[in-house]
Amino acid sequence: MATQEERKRATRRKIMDAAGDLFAHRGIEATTTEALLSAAGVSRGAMYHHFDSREDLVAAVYEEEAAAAIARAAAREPGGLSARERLLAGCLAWLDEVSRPGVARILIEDGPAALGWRRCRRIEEQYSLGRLTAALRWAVDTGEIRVASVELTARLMNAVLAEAALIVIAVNDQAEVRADVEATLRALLSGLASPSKT
Amino acid sequence: MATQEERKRATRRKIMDAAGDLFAHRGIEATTTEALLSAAGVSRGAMYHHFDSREDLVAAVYEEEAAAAIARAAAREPGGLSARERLLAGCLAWLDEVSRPGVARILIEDGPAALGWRRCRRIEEQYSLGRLTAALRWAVDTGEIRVASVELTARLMNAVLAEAALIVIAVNDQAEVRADVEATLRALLSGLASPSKT
DNA sequence: CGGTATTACCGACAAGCAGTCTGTAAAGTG
DNA sequence: CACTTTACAGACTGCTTGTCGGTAATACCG
Repeated sequence: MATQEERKRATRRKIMDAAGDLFAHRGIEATTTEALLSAAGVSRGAMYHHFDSREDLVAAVYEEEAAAAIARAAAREPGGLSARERLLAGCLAWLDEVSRPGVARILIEDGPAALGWRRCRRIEEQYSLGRLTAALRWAVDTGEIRVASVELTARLMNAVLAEAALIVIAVNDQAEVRADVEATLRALLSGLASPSKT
Repeated sequence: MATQEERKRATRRKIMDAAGDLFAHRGIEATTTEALLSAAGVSRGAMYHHFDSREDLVAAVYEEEAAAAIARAAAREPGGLSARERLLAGCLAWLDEVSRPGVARILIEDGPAALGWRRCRRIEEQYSLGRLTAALRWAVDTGEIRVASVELTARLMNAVLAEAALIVIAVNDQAEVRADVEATLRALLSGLASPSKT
């Protein structure tokens, strides 16, 4: 047979994959461990050997999804813009990634409900919120925008993007809303512009 | 004994009061129906006679809390300002009301997690979100601000206020953060100002 | 290579929980 | 005063998460 390391990774992967799939399609809350175990083809004992609790498994899936989304968004960001344009582009790229129903369900709808917003934020800090904070700080450092607090502004913008994603996925004509969101984000951001450099 | 109507209202009140108290202090998720029943001094049968499910009870408490918060906020709004200043003042008044730990826990932290954001939004539409939309529309009608979509902007601002409340209650020096939030809101709103009337 | 330790996994079981269901008693109705 | 309707009571059920003693496979060691 395989080494312990390989067995471990394979089993963990089976659990995470089945969980990611069920969470995205049926919702996190609605997915019982029982359903998950039979979907993954894994025993209850195996699951609790890999994860201390159901919540820890949810957190692991959440984190993986967050990392994947930010990676995809980062891969499409254009270069050679002003810091402010880059900030906006980054926000929109993330919004588009997270506007897919399965992703939104895990990262925005069910995730925070299942894990609590504190735990989600701790995870997000390393991903979307972290990138957003960095982009914002960069724009502040170049003098293009001025804010009372970078951390505060980043969290407020993050909240806006999450809400925007919920709106986009809930609506029929996504393109129209998407355009309105972009216009609104642009307007709001213009309010942060430094007086000298509008 | 009393009339049926009186008995009914009294029992319902006992349940709602106990629920509101436990939800605010221990959290919604952490409050079992068992604990609730003994705190309210009411039988399981009585509770399920008044509410179809635990979730319905949560929704009732949520709605009552939302109505109370918006009423308190509305009572302190100053008059005689421009529509834009009034919009900002309304936002801050609501933020202050909702920045009390018990209120925030029910309306922002645990409520949406327990009820799902869709159901919460449906309730909020009649309260905070409704007022915010109206204030925003008024500012648009007077020509002081311009937005791509009133509904969209209202929901994004609502999300900002909710996140701001979470930040305020989580921090030690609330006054400082509160001031930063006000400054940031003012800046963001200035981005919505009509070009003609800055 | 034989024995022991460690690790991955198994699955029956326990305990807590929301919700149900059969009663009962009090108030309303004609 | 019969009868209905309504408010409430509480034992019970089924589902769900997490546990725990046990097993089998790999890793380590002399």
